[in-house]
Amino acid sequence: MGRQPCCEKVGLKKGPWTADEDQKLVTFLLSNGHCCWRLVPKLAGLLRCGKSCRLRWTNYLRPDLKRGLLSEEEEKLVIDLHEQLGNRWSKIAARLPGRTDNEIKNHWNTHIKKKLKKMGLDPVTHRPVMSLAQPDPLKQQQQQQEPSVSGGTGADDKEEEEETPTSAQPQGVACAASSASAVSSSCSSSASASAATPGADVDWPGLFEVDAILDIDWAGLLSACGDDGGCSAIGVDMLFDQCSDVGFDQDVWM
DNA sequence: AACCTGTACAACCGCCTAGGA
DNA sequence: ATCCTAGGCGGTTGTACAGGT
Repeated sequence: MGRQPCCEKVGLKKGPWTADEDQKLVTFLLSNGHCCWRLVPKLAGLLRCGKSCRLRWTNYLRPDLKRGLLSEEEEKLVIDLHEQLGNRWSKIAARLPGRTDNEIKNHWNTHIKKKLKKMGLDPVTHRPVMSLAQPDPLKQQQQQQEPSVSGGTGADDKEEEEETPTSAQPQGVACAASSASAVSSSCSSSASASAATPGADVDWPGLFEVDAILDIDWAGLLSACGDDGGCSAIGVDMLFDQCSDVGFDQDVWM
């Protein structure tokens, strides 16, 4: 039996994205938006799975993304939100404009966890670690029985041995910090730290605001595409024609 | 200079959920 | 009410790079 793959994986490319692929995806999405991720790779002329395209876009190519390390304020906010929400990275990311769940998750695992440990705090419970003293069994039991702030979804299952959010916090970070991140959607990604992959070195044209990403002519594209794999017949040139409608300059990418 | 180890982060995988047929 | 599909989420893995020996 087994699950059906999200898309037919035969002949699909995996691994790091090339600058060329990034360009194709960005060009396509900026001019057409995304109606259905499964069709995006076909229409954009990419040998990728739709899921992969979505991930690449949301985690890396979106023009409203901030790049670079999290600021101190953002970090504090993440810690605070993690205390309240647990490993609900998407919820946490929603409170930090321009940041992605993946980015925050990575930052948490590589930086914040260590920082908290250095501070003598358990990164899971946010409580001081009592490594020397024997934990009081009674207290432990009480802690485990404390109601979890975050409902009872999958994340909690795993965290039952590691997470018991409480309100007693050493860092005393105020949620008000979130106001510091009232970033407009026109936040330029090029203004922030340079990115690791080639595609991110691209300077975004000024018009790139998230709101500008509209479904410009999906009906047309879809009808041109038909039901089957004929989608790949749509050339990039056609897409660039679409792009010019929204003021997108092909030369930026070529 | 070459090799080894640790770190950071991009990308993938599998599961869950919402929404439509 | 049930099934199916697409999108979304969180955990994990893979890989490139930096620093140390």
